[in-house]
Amino acid sequence: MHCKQCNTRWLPTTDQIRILKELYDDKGVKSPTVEQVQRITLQLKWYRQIENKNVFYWFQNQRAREKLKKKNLTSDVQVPKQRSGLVGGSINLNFGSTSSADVGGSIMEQRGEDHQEVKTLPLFPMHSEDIFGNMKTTSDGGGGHGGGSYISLELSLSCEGKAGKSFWSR
Amino acid sequence: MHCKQCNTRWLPTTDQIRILKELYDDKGVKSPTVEQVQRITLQLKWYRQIENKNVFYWFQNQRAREKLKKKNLTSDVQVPKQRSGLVGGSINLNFGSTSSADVGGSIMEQRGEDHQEVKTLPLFPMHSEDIFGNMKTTSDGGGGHGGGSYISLELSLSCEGKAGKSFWSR
DNA sequence: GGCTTATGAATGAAGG
DNA sequence: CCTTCATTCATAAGCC
Repeated sequence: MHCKQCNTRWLPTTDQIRILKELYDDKGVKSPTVEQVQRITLQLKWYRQIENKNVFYWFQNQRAREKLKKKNLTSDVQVPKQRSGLVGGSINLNFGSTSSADVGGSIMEQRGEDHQEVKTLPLFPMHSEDIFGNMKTTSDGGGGHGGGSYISLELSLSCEGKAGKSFWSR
Repeated sequence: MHCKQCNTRWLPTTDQIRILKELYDDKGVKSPTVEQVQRITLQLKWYRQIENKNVFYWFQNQRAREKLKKKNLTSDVQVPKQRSGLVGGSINLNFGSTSSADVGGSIMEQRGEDHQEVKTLPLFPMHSEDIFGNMKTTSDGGGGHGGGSYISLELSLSCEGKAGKSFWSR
C-alpha cells in the first residue's frame, strides 16, 4: 500500500488479475506454454512491470490452489479448526526427523544401509572442496560414518556410460 | 497441519546446498553419474540423512531450472554463496528472504518504467481476448520445438577421461 | 497493532 | 529432458 512498487514481490494490478482469470477460467488456459507465458507477460507489461516468472508462478499457483479448494470442499468430514488454540505461527520442528524412507531397487536405495542419525557431530571440517579432493582410502566407506568416523571414498573414476532411465524407474 | 507421515521430503541443510552448488557451479558437475551421485550422497550424509534420489533430483531440478531461468521463467535464489571458508557452520539466516540473486549473472533483471495504475491508451489491441486468438507460434529462434529439429548433441557420456578429471583431483 | 488470510515465490519430487 | 504436482516459506492485505 504505502509501497506500491518496492523491490519486493510482484503485486498484480486488478487489470492484470482480471486478464489472467479470464484466460484461466474462460479460455481454459490452465497451463500455458513458455511461449504463451512470454506472450501474456508482454501483454500484461503494459499495466505494470511484470516478468515472465510472475505469470509462470501465477498459473502454477492457480492450478494448485484450485485443486486444493476442490479437495477441501469435497471432504465432507468436518474439519476441526485446529487453529483455535494455536497461535503464533506453527513452527516446523521436524528438522531432525528420523526418516527411514523406503525406496526399493534403484539408485534411490542406499546399498550400505547405514541409515543412522548423524545429527550433531562436527568432528572434522569436511567442506565441499574435499569431496572430490583428498579422500583417505580406508575401508570405512560403507560402514558407519556416524559417531566419529569420517567418510572415505575410493574415487574409482568409474566410466561406464550412463545408466539408462530404466535404472531409476521402479 | 496434518503431516501424513511427518517425514516427507528432504530438507537440505545450508551446508548441503552449498556443497551441491559448488559442485554444480564451480566444479561443473551438471549431470553426475550414478557413481557420482552415490558418492555425493555419502558425503552429504554426514550433515543429515539423505538419499541418492535426493541428490539425483537436485541435479535434475537444477538443470531444468537453470534452463528456465534463462527464459526468465524462474528465478534462482538459493543460499548465498558464502565462501568465507573459515567456519563451516556459520549459518546464513536470510534463507530465501529476497536475497540478492546475483549468483552468476541472472538475466532476470529488467527493471523498467512502471505504469502504475494507468489504464488508457493501449499500445496494441491485445486485451485478453486476443492473446490466444492470435496465436501464431512465432516464438522465434529460441524454441523451435515444433518445426525444424536442430541437433542438440548433448553428448554427456559421463566418462570423465578428458579434462573433467580436473575436478577429481583438485 | 497483532493475528489471520490470501497469494507470490520457491523447490523437492515425480510424471511423461 | 521438459513439464507438472505438492508442499512450504514469505509477505502484503484485511480484519478485529
